[in-house]
Amino acid sequence: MAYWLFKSEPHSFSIEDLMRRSPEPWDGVRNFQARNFLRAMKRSDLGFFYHSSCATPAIVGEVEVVREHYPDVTAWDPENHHYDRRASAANPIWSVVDVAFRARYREPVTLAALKACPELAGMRLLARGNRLSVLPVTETEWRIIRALAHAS
DNA sequence: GCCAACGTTGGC
DNA sequence: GCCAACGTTGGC
Repeated sequence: MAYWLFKSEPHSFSIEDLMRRSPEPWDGVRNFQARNFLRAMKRSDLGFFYHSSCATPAIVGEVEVVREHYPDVTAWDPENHHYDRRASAANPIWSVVDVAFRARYREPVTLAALKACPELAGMRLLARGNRLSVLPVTETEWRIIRALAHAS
């Protein structure tokens, strides 16, 4: 069992969107490192859902990986914002997993709260210059953050 | 809107 | 293979 963090800008795809329609493919990832994390995910792995580029960046809930990686067809669609002309059925390049909604925190665990927690100092999300939209989370981090979420 | 950090591209 | 230019991300 592994743990992950999925980043999304809520104005484009929020946890409320996932609540309305779940499971959904986590598509549009166009960074090789993030893609490799998608490919490493196993069915029943759990993840945090993080809202970025918004008024209060925060972990807002939890998701579960319900289908392991398969080709991201949005990369082949010229109409799609994430179109990649190098990608095709023969050479998919990019991958998705399906994620299902699992929980929405009554009180999100804000980025400020994460930074304020000394035990989370080593978290990849908090690393300088981090921009990956899919990140691994350690089991310890998972437990600490869950405790923060349930304490509020 | 600003700016730092990073990945990618393309000329050489 | 180097590296400058550029585009993107994301917090503030």
